[in-house]
Amino acid sequence: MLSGDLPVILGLLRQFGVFSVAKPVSVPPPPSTLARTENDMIEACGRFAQSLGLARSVGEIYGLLYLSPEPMNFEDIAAALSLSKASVSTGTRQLMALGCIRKVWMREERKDYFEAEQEISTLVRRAYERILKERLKNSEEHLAEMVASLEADKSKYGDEEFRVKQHRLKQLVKIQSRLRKVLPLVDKILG
Amino acid sequence: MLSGDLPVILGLLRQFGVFSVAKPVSVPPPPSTLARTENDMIEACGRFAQSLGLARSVGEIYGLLYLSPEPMNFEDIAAALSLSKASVSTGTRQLMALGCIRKVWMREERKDYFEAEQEISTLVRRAYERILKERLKNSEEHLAEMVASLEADKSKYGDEEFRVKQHRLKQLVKIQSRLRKVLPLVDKILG
DNA sequence: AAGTTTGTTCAGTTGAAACTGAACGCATTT
DNA sequence: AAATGCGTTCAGTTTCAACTGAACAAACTT
Repeated sequence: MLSGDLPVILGLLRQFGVFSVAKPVSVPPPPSTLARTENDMIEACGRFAQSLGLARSVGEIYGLLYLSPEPMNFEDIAAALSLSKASVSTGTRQLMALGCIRKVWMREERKDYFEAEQEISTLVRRAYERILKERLKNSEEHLAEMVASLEADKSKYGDEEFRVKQHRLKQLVKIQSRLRKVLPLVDKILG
Repeated sequence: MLSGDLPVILGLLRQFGVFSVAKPVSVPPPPSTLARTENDMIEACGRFAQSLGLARSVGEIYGLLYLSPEPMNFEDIAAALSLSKASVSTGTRQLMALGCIRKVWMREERKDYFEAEQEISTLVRRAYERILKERLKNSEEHLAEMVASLEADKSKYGDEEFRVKQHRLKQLVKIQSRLRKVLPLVDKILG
């Protein structure tokens, strides 16, 4: 009945980034000159980005910049991560849109240089403002709509059936209002 | 300089599930007999699952079961969501492994029936225990390793460079310890 | 013991998104 | 005004995970 659960569990673990995505050891990723520390950081950030639904390369770029003492330009980034200019362009743009990195103007230089936003409180606050808040609002609207449409279709359901569904939706509404209270708290504590 | 930012921003919003994944309206998804309320629930859960890095269908199965007054079997689920038996099999298994649904044995029935775990406190607690805790532990180990390897390679870095990297890693350690404190709180408040 | 019924597993397909090379646009320099 | 340096955009490729059909295993029914 519950025979081969192991593969599934492994799959789940992988999915949640509990262990690395098992890149085949055969391919030494870049012919890069990066030290162990940098490599680990890049890998960790890459996985984290993936778990957020972003492209792995986006996280890698941030990880690289986070540990870099000086701002880096396109070429450097592309070379270090063995990415194309195009990928770096879109990656940096996304990170800028999220407020995770910023451009730095170097004297007498025409190239664009980037540095990571270091202040984590800033990052958390931005994530909360831009993403969670939006999501919460969105799902609230959705839920309200569902409650309404259930009410509207009341006649289509059996009496008991209707009551059950209504009760369950109300549970969700409860949770949402709690979430609304909790999220700003997290923001305060982390920021 | 920052010319065509709109598409990127739209992409980001979509990526974070701020608005729906714009399924082309042309395809009326299933020839299902589901009411509006169910459909909305399924869609919402599907998107939520995706944002967690799970397959959309997994979320959809949960959404379907959440509003169902009685437990549902394989056939019903597959038909309602127009999925193959195989997908239902893996989906339900994942949900069971996460403790989001459970099997119900119906008298005189050979088929497996499933019902959604309704107690949200249970779900939150399980999510915390099984996923976040694991992740946190894992990333802590990773970070510790990075700190160590940085120390080990100290000589390879310039003096200033070393101090900068060390400082930044320490910031991360700080945040982790805060996270460790915050997470159980969230569990308490929501559960 | 042959035949159902039900759930799992596996190999292959599909679809979507990440990535790339090349073309382009816009400055700046000669 | 040609040439060079940089970054963006776009069309095409590659990659990867979700999904499926079909074969399979297990439990039950005749």
